[in-house]
Amino acid sequence: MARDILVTSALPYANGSIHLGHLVEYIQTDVWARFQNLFGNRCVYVCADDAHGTPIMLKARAAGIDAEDLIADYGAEHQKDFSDFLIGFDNYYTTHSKENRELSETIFNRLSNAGHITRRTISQAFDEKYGMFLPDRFIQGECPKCGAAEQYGDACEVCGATYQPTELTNPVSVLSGATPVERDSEHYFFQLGQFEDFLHEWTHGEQLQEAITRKLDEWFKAGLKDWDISRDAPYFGFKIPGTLDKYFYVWLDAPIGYMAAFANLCTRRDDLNFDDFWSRNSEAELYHFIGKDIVYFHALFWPAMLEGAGYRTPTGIHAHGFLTVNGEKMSKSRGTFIRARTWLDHLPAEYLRYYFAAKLSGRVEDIDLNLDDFVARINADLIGKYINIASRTANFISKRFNGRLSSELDRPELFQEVAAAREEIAGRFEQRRFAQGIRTIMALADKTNAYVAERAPWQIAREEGRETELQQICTTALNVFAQLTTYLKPILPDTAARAEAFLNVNPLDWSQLDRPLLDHDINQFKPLLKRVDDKTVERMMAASSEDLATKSSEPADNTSESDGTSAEDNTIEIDDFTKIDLRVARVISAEPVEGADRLLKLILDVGPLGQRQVFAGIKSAYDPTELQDRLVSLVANLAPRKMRFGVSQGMVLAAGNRPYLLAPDDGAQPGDPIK
RNA sequence: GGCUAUGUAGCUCAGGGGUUAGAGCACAGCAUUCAUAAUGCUGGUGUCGGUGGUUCAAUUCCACCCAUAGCCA
Repeated sequence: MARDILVTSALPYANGSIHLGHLVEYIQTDVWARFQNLFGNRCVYVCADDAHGTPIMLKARAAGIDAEDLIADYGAEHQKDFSDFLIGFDNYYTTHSKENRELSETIFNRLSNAGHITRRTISQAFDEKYGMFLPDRFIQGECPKCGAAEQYGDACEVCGATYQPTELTNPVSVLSGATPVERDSEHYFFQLGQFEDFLHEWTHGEQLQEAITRKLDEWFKAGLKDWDISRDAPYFGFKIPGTLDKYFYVWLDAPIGYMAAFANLCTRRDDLNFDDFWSRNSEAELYHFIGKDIVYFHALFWPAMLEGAGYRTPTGIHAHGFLTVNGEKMSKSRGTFIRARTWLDHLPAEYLRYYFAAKLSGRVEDIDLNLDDFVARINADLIGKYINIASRTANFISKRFNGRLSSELDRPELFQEVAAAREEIAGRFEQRRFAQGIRTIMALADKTNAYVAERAPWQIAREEGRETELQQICTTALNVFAQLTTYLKPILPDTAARAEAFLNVNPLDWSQLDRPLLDHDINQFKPLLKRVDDKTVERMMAASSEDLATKSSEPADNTSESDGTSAEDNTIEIDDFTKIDLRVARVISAEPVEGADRLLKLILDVGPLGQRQVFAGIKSAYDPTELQDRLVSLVANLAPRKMRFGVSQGMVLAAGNRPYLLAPDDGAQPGDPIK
């Protein structure tokens, strides 16, 4: 009995490019969906751009364009990247759609009518210059626990403390630099606690990986709190019905985007019916593939929303870990932040698909893209083992038998053994243990190469009267090649298509794994895949670094409210540091600047670099006369900056808010480099 | 800080209270020359993150610690 299955991947945020971290998820969802279809089930795969929220609104505003245009541009870019990575969505939509608006309103109204929504006035940080409430990430200040500077409004990256933005010391708006004020506003809340019994049972069922269930127990222990689902204007999103200036929080309509993408697909596909998949009594299966960071949205809020609104709940939530590159978190400064497009400019999509599949275990753990391992693995597994089976036997069939396979196999046991592995491989693919499945497939490829070596067709080819034997050996090997191609087809769909053309067969699927190709004409073999070399990978990495160097001038923040990946840290390499030419300088003269409250005009002696005029914002802390002859630290290669009072040719270093000048110890000479 | 996960050969990973802890790659030797220098055979490699505990027996179970990652609505 064929199963009806709907799968989704988390929606990428429409304010940044797709990178390899995103692809861990899309690739594994796609491989799983393709496997299901090959196996004989009906699996539909939908996704969409997550197009709402403050970051998108502000990014559009900064670019001077409409949010609609911004999300259209990113939507097009995302679709191109996914398509080139062979991600076979049945529909790729957007949350900024008619269907999503209608479904969001329906769900909200049903929840509201059932008494699951409440209203409450809360006090929040407000930017008076910008005229808007500030999300936590748009407020910076000093950590109330450890005092670290420039921390965001939700948590301290230095000491790890979490707090409310109102607790920050000296908070400022990232948008305007103004000090936020507190302002009251009425918000809408989804009363999650009303679903406690339902959720407790749901999260302890088979829907979730055990580690996820254990993680969620924490939330139950702490008690389920109400979830704030509204945001005040200005906001890019859907207006809440019956209000003038309240919008659904982006995380409310994002998962509903799964439904909307499917609803939209149903308008174009006669064989699909929305209610068959989403009504409470649906017999179809529904799976969401997500990153481990967004588990609670999908395993708490989402099932509760569906339950409360009278829809079915997911059959399973498939959570995965993050991607590291060469053992480290993806990092822009290390050049390991690789965009999907950069990869495609240098390397085949299928190689990344294979490598990720070869490492995915179905558990919630991070996977590492080790580039040396990547090169070894692609060349050894795909070219050395798999493709080699066809490559080493096809020519005999073409040259000696005019492309015709024999009517019998030389070793039917081998063919049977490979066919018999299909249950094991299917079982592992079903459980998303792609790494284990691939191990099994490659073990079969090893066995087949050993078989070819044992029978040594190249020797038999030299002996007269053994033609049939030769033909049967090569036919056996090529039949196993066809079977292995079927097994790898969810991962390597393009290669499989080329192999099918070579084998001169209709699209392979799971059902014919035990039916050998006999008395059949095949085409001339041509290399199906190319070896990778280190230099290509190095070029790709170099391009990643350059890519970022040219992009870094624009705000690269796509760690949005619902971005399913983590990428950036702020570590720099020694090279980054040495770009800064730090020098010891001696103050020749210092004087106040007329018309400037905070500036002093310094004339500095920088030894061999001559004299520099620098305007420094230190008037509040230093009397000009006491600065004379002092040694200070200077950023000597800072681009000169024209100010109202003259040109500033560098920057002196100072610490803290007071501020305190950084001074070299006695003995340092003007012009000495600081290292 | 709390919680959840991860830590096994040079690399990437599997395994799991009980013979001598495994695979692929890498490395070495031999064979082979059909094949994209691909393939086959043989071989060495490990304080199973650390410290304690339970046990006849711990890499496996427990506690604590360290490192890494995520989450804290």
